[in-house]
Amino acid sequence: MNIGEAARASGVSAKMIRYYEETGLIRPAARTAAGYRTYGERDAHELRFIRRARDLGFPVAEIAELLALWRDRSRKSADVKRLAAERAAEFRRKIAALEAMAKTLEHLAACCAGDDRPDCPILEELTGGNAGGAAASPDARAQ
Amino acid sequence: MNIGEAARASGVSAKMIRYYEETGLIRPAARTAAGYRTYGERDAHELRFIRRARDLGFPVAEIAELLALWRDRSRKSADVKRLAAERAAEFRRKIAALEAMAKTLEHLAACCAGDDRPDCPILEELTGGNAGGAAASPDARAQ
DNA sequence: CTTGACCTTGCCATTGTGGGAAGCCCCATC
DNA sequence: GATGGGGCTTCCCACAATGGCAAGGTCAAG
Repeated sequence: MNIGEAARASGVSAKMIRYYEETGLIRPAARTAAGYRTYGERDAHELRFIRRARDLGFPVAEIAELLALWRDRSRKSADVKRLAAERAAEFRRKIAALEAMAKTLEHLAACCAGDDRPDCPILEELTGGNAGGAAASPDARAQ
Repeated sequence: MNIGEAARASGVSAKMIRYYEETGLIRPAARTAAGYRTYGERDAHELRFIRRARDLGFPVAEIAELLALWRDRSRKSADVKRLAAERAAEFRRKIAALEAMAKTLEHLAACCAGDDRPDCPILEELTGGNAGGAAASPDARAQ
């Protein structure tokens, strides 16, 4: 399998496959005489695994842990469970922060006349007041 | 006010103040003969505004819009309201995606025995199955 | 043999933030 | 007046993860 085929088979872009190789997430692929990377079914499988884990929001660093556990036939399921639970908890925290921000913004939007006049409670809040009490903590900025 | 004082007064780090200046979000500060940036109360105010908007999750590009509206005495409150509503809607979308991911992970964790044995439904799901039907769309990766 | 699709590497950009180095400046204290 | 510490300046590097582009080599079909 070429890198392009592996990309189509796994849903990971060729660019990302090279990146994952470069950063050590996956092992360097075998090469043809001409220098082309070649992949087998097992590699495609691993890439698909990575893709799914990314879709579930695992950061690459954690996927490395998951991959190690995956490769280790004698792993303890508890280790995997812990990672999944931690990730889920982190999502819950993020969700709560985003929820607070959304509520604040919706509150501000609701208070705003939304007409042609210049007075706008949104800007007034932003200017100096406490932003609705729902403003997130300093490090909770999303995006 | 020095840049350090302005930073303390606004909650925006000196580093970020320079960055905002460099990228045109704020106007270049006046300088002393020695090249030190100086800030007035108005500048600190503006920085505080930026800080709050960041805390509410506005990307910098949008803060530029908000700032322009803020500076414009004849703005229409509707314009501001629209921005707030759009941002809130975006948060709602993000929340939904994260919610789906959290649910999937919690489901997987719940199915996992979490003991010393190697069989783990989490890894099996990641390997090939449909990841719980709650997996987010390709571009919904958080973080 | 040509052509087009594919591969290679390498560099740049993104977003927002932090870290650090090298060098200059200001103020207080001795 | 000298000296020291802390603050300021600029510039470069780094992160995470991804996309894009360019120059050049390669493969396979016509």
